[in-house]
Amino acid sequence: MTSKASDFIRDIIDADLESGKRTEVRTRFPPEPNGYLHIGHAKSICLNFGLAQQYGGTCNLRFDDTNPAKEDQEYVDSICADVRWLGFDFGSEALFASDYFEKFYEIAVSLIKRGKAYVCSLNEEEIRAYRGSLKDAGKDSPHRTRTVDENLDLFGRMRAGEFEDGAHVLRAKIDMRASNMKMRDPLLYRIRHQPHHRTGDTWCIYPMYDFAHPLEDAIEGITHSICTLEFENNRPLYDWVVANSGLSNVPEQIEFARLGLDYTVMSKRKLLQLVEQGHVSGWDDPRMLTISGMRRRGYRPEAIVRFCDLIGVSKNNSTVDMGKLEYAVRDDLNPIAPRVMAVLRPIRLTITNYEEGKSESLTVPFFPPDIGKPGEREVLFGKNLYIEATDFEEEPSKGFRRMAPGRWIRLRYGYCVRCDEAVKDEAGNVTEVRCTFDDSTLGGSAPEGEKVWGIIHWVNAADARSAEVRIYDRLFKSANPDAGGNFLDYLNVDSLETLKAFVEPGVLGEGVGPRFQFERQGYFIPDSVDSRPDALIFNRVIGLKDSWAKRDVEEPAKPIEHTKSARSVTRPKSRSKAEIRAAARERNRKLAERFARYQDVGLSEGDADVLSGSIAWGDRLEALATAGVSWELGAKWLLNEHPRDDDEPIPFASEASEFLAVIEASESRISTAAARALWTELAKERGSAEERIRSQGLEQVSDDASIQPIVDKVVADNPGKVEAYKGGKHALMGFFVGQVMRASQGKANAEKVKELLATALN
RNA sequence: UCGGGGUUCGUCUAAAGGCAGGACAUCAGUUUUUGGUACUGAUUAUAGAGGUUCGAAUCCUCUACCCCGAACCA
Repeated sequence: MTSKASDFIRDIIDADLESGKRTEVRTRFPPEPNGYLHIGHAKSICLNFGLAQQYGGTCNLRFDDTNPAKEDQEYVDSICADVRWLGFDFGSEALFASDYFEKFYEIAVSLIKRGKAYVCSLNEEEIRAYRGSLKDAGKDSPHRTRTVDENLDLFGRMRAGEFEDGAHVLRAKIDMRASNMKMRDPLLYRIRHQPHHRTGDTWCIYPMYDFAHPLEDAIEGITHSICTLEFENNRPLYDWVVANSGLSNVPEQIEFARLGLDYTVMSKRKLLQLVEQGHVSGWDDPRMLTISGMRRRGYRPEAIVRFCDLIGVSKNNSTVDMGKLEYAVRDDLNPIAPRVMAVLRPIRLTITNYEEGKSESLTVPFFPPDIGKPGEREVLFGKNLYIEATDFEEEPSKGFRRMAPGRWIRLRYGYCVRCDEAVKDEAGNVTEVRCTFDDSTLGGSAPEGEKVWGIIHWVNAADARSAEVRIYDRLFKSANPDAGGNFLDYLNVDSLETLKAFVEPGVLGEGVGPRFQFERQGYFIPDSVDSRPDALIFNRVIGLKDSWAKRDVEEPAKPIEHTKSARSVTRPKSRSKAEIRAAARERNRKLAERFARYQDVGLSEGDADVLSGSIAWGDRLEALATAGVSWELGAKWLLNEHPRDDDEPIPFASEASEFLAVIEASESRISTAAARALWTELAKERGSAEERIRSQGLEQVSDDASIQPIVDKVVADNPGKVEAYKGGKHALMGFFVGQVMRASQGKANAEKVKELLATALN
């Protein structure tokens, strides 16, 4: 069940394990019980529980129940059931943030005592106003300077219920001028006189997510706290809370991209709206991509897990093709669903030359040979059958390989019949086809000298069971219903089609099902809510791929239109780096002077711009120049190689100038790669370049005698590649060079290697 | 005083600075008593412009575009 594929999160974990930063992996899936789980949660569940399985760790199911106003036991129950149904084990029971409320409170008190939190009595609008905006710094709350005793007293009374909702809040004392607004004295506790679904009336103050979540993770010994991208801004606060909590475990928050799927909506709010406004029959409507909806629709958990496997994990903002989900579902069902016949849009087929009242029992397999599974059932064949209306065309269109007047076709597993005549109702619809059969064709042979146009399925009228069949289509017509305007405008009004069908009695057999493939149509399952033995109702799980039906229906897949969110339209545009540098020069005459001077000494305007854009960059260059390095050389190395996080420009100059002298003295002394690595190393650790080249054996080897054997070996080891190269795939030169470089531990002179390789390969 | 992320085939996702690979979708073909499955093949991508390098999707610079952040929601 666990994927072998890696992703950036697994890379981080591998590194953590390798470096000894972690010795185990503990994750958690932390839903708020305020809605039903959907396919997007499934991705997170598969990730978190999958990680635990893969690394032999644990994964907690923990409810983030810190907001009593929105939460409910109904959701807790459904979430637990859904996680279990997906096949993941969270131990004997789920955990709850509300179980830690007392601990949270203690930590809050401790924060107050250490002057790291205070009670703020501004009202909601005032708090917002004091917080500033994206472009403007906030300002300190007037209550920020309250004494510890005062804060303790107020906070105690908040808990005791002395105040109305909204009268006070507890805030962390961080920095109202932080450019990350999450750090502008975030709220930790608010007053809510509201019973909680688990703690009842015990509390009237509740912790905020940003306070509670990191503490929950720390308390539970979580190592990797995986959440979605929109929490990236919260990470510094997460780290602050953990660091100031006094808790010893320090979990690491890692963010990945939430799942986006075309032709659907994923937000809980919109899902709730669909349910409440009756656009669907409930959270478990088979058209909903909730876990419960997919379960009722007939998806198996295996298919969902497989899908999550297929889509991978990354930080890219992405929208997955619905076809991928459909593929996963079909691929899961194909090998396990027994085949039966059902006619969804029936018309009569009468075999005029078949004896009245006669019937033959045919033994037919549940699975086609390629599936290779045992099992068979009896199917009755008779004079009066039903076939699919869509399997007959009076005037067959081009490429139509089914029944038409005068054509022979085979009734699946039965005889071949020729259509003689179509009977229509007053409206002109074909209601019956009258045929002649050939009694020599049962085993598989064609009628003497005739072409058999195709094979169609059928059911015997005498013992057919009628059933309602529900055909589901995607809920939205638009690939991106979130695009703009009201998502409900994009609802697909034809997403549910109800059919009166006939199915063969085989579906009632013991020990088969519940999922079937109705041959040539799709996978079906009795509806778990509405179907009864005497009134069968089938859901279509998913249709078969149908390259005939889609020949002209399918609209050309148009790319998803991404429209800007309302927020991003109004979001202020920030200055570019270039603008910031220009502004810096305007403020600082010294920088302006450098900009002009650097261009005078021959640097390009672009290089001069960057190097005069901040004090640190210019100082580095000046120091290098003072140490005797040419402006151009200094600029080149500084710009291309210098670590961006270095904030000590001056002391590096002597190392750098020595380094540059050494490598300039003999161009082929060390390889470019080694030189680059060495520069970075010196920038960080200082030291003599000459000494390091010696001690680390970085000297480049350029003599044929040393390189030729390696070249020969690489060529000999890769005969296939050599052939491909000789065949014209010259891109493989990179592969060969890479191999030789690796074999020589990066010390071979690459130009030399290329030369020798070229000779060897031609 | 704005800050933080992101951009590789139509879609999703890989590639120690060294073969741009896989999956889905699409299109062909083979097999098939399912217009299914399976198999084979094909098409198609490094946002743009500069720079560093023997060699850049990967490092540097600039530009463009997308997403997130100003709930007493999570």
